[in-house]
Amino acid sequence: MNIYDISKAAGVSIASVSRVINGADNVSEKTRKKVMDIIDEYGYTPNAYARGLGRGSMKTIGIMCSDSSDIYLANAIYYLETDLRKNGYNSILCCTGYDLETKKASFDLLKSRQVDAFILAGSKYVEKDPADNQYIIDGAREHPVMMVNGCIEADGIYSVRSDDKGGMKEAFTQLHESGAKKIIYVYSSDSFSGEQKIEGIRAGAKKCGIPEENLRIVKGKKSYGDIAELLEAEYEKEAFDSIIASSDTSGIGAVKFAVNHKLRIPEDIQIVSYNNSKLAEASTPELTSVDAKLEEVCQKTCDALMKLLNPPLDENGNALAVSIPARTVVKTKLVKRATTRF
Amino acid sequence: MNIYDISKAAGVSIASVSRVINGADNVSEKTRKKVMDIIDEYGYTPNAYARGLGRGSMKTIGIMCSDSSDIYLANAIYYLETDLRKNGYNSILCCTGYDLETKKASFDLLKSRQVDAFILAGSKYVEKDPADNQYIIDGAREHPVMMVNGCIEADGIYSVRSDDKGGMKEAFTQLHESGAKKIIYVYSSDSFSGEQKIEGIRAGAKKCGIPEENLRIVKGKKSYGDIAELLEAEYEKEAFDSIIASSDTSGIGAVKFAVNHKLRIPEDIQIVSYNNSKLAEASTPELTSVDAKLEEVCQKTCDALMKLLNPPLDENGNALAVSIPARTVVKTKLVKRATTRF
DNA sequence: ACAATAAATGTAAGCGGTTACAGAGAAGAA
DNA sequence: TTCTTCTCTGTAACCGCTTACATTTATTGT
Repeated sequence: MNIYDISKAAGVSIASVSRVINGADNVSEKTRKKVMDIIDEYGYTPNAYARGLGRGSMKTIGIMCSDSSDIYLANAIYYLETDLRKNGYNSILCCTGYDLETKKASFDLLKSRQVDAFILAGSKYVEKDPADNQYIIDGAREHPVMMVNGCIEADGIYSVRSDDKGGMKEAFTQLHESGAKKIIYVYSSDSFSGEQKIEGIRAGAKKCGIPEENLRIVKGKKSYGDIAELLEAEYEKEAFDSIIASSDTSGIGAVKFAVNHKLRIPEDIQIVSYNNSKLAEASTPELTSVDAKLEEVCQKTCDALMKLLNPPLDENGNALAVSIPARTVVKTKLVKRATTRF
Repeated sequence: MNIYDISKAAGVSIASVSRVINGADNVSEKTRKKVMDIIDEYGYTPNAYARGLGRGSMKTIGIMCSDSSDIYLANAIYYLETDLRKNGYNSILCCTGYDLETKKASFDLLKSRQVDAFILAGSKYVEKDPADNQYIIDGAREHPVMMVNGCIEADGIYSVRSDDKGGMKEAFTQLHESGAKKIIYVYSSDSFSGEQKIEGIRAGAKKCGIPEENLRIVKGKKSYGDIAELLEAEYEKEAFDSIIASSDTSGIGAVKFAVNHKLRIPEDIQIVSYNNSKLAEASTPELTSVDAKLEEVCQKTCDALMKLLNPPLDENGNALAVSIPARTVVKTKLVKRATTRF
């Protein structure tokens, strides 16, 4: 069932059918009705590829993420997909894993799908070796690239992220003000935002007058159990009275450590985690967590993208140049729950 | 940069370029090299739409799910997407929400994208009113529809799901054998698998010789807090000594109720949840949970789909008819942790 | 009633590939 | 050398749509 079949059945030209399905205003009511009746009768759905070929845009955004089952990314995908669809855009999702070659392959695949833009969700897309980011920089010459919580400096690459540095600084400061003397920071992944968070911890320490050498920053693996064990080992070395975790997942590991160790929360030990995902509330006791404002980040990402992709037109119908900020930083918010005394 | 540009630059015809990029074997080494060199130099990526138009299949599967941020669905999406991509297929994701009209619109959208098949992830796609499933049944006449944890009886619709009934029956039985006298079942969503689970509870009760009227089955909202409150209210009415929850989310609500109420887990109250997602381990204490074997379910879904889409060929190159089971049921496994005495 | 103008419709040329088919060249056989 | 056969390459039609432009039909004013 294609446009020819419909045009034949309706007794009009394919151009008229095209006009009807695209809601053009220069079609007579009679024609529109004839065509719509036939379409309803046969249940015709226009072929999006042919459409895209014909008009040069598929109204499709390519979303890359490392692992859609990660709760943070799962939320991001949901917000992005929903928001884009509201704007008439579809999304193609690629879960790339963490391997550079797979990421590149996915990027190519999305290119072949003629996506109008890329969204790289999560900060895993900034490689330590700048040369490894080249494929993104090259891609950005053809299509806008939006980085959610990542940041690469290049033309056509836009970044919207939460203020991880500020968020961590606030967490540290609050903890310190509530009487914490010995704070340990646990994290589990190196990435762009991972670095920002550490900077935030450092900034907090500085503000609180805590010397660099007294700062304890430890790296563990991703699972609850591993984080709990790591903290156990660290506690053996030297006790601490507060834990800041780089994610809610790590925060839960911290809770498990405290419970195993029979430390009372928050009397003996305070815990602050990051992201304020559903996990923070799932924990018992519920985690005090820095809300990374993911929904807002995603929404601003879409807004900016829509502006880029659908620039306002001048009186002659020419696209006006739009300028959107290369970086947008969204303020975080500390959400107080049961694992802290403040 | 299109196939004409490449053919011009390489000094060959577009047919030769096409052959090279498709790995045809009837191209001379010389030609292949010329073309590949040009492609590498200019970084050409074939337009997938034009390709799909030309050959009638886009090697794309449409995945529908209600809400990708749901931890269960997020995992399903990850497994499906990864598995499909391994088989050379891409996926387009639609988060449809729970509204029938949106679901239909998404289905149409995927049709317009010429997907080779549909995967409906999650059991929300089976409506109570059979007439409302018609759009799926109609769609299945053109393309295979795989339902992950749902089941509609019709040609072209295949279902792979976990044995929710059996899983719940086992949970009930085990709880009963470990001394539970008063078991309450909490759930939070009506759906195909929701019904299966209740049937399982009933079957368990029957097996244990518990009369229908002593069965307590209550429905709550989705959030941890709501489930906890609901249980609180029920406990006021009449105490119970065990909780079975329809999901890990509800299980966490149950834990919160128990902790708030100062009931010791598992001495005073036992809890079994369902899915065995990361949430089960995130809980403190960790939840005993029925593993729904989601990964296996997804993998079997992809396997079946690949068989359907790429049937074996006979000596004349004609597709042989393949028959795959209309329903596949995957056995669940009770994973014992800290919220039960067994 | 008729020209001038506006509105509706149709024609045909792309969009970027695939592929059946024909044609050219090279290699082998007689 | 000439005819066959086989391998490689190119031409052109097609996939299903959009859209600029040409053409037809309807509307308006005088």
